[in-house]
Amino acid sequence: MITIDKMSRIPIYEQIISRFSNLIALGLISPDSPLPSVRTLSMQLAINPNTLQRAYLEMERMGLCYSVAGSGRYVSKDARTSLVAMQQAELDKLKEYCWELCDSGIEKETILNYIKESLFGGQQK
Amino acid sequence: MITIDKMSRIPIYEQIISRFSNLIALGLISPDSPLPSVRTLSMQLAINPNTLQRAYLEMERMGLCYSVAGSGRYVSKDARTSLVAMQQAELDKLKEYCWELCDSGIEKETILNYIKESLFGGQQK
Amino acid sequence: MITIDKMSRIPIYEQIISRFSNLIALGLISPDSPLPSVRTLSMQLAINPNTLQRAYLEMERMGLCYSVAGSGRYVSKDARTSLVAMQQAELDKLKEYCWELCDSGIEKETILNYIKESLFGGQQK
Amino acid sequence: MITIDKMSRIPIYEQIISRFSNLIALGLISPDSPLPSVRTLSMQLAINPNTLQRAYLEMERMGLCYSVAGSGRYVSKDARTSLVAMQQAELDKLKEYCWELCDSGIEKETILNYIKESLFGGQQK
DNA sequence: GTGGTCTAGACCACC
DNA sequence: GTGGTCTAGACCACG
Repeated sequence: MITIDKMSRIPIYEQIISRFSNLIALGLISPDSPLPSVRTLSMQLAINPNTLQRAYLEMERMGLCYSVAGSGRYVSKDARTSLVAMQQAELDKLKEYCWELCDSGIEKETILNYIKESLFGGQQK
Repeated sequence: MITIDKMSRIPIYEQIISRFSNLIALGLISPDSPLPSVRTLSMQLAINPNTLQRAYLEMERMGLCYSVAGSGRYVSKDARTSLVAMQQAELDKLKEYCWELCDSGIEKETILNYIKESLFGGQQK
Repeated sequence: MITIDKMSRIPIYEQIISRFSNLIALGLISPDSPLPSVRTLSMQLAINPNTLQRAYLEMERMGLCYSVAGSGRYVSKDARTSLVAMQQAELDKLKEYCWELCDSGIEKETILNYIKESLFGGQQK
Repeated sequence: MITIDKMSRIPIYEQIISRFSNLIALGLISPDSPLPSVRTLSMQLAINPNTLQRAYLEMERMGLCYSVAGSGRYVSKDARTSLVAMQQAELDKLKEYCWELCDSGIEKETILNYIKESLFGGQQK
């Protein structure tokens, strides 16, 4: 269901958050459906339960899920709504990054064309 | 000449390298012109000399500058050439980032249009 | 007759006790009238029978109800009397909470006025 | 500077957050002044560094402080502003609690008078 | 020295 | 079984 890269420089808990965010954004996990328990998933991923717990806590803070003591953890009803706002924030970061490249002397057209080719392989209008 | 943001999550030494790279790329520092000494600049920026030293060493490794014993540190003749290769690396990072956004469920067109508007204010075809 | 919020951070068995206490305090359940059986109510609320059992046992311990083997569980004659003492305990908790707010730097007058307005809508002296 | 109660049912990390919030709210810690390091304070309080780390992370999330890698952790400039908003939330919780007491059959006047006496010892207008 | 992350394993309350 | 909290100790990057 989920895979992580332990060698990555990106913290494991962030990878987990990212993976679940994707699954939710793509509709592969429905609202109110249960998330894997801390114990089982941490064993599956071969990571420490605390690391997963941290990821889940962060996801709760983001409004992506909620926990019911003694029962389990479930996807929030408005998880996708929360993700939309976060995606906008991501786009803003991308915008910032583009401007930094401009400042470092790369032409705007160069940047735009490069992105266009990257995303569409050059065959788009 | 240079400013840094100590509160940023980006390491100070990376910020310094980035600032000097920009100055060089934009032609605001000429080849063979001297860089501020570790001692004076570290005092100006109120940072640890070791941090600045690390930045300068990294810049030497990148081919952006060279040091002359007993004299000082100077911008390399081919510094701008070196920067071109680095800019390509930056573009690759941008590409990576765009793909991450795609994975998280944002439409390619949305990304491209957002960047286009950001860079050109919407007045470009 | 009774509703609970499984998402609440308040334990379910405490919610149940609280709901029944209210019903008794307001006179909506008379002394010696029967309480729903563990089996039926736990099914209605879709909770674990153990959880409801725990709530009932706690209520017996508080003197709110008593169980008759083979018959069922009934509201105590002096349930309302028992509740008066418990209400005092609640008031003490409220008092504690007010003092905490004071400690965190909120003015006493601010607290009192806020409560006054909340309870009486401002139309009381 | 700070004391905690290990026997309390309130989590240690919440106690720490509460203590620092008070110090900031009362102006006993100025903006941009450094907080004790994780290592030193955790030793002073005889708690695990991770527990304190968690408290500090939470405080960062609240906007009460910020961390500078390799340097230390400092009180935010607008920490007191952040606290004001949080205090309002606390007052709202108090209001909720008062209404619950009403629902359980306690008279509004009883509640108000009790709070008044608690806060002012009864000698206030 | 600092903060950030992770592991390993424990105890508790709740269901 | 579940989540919530805590301890003990490790490694890393940064300054």
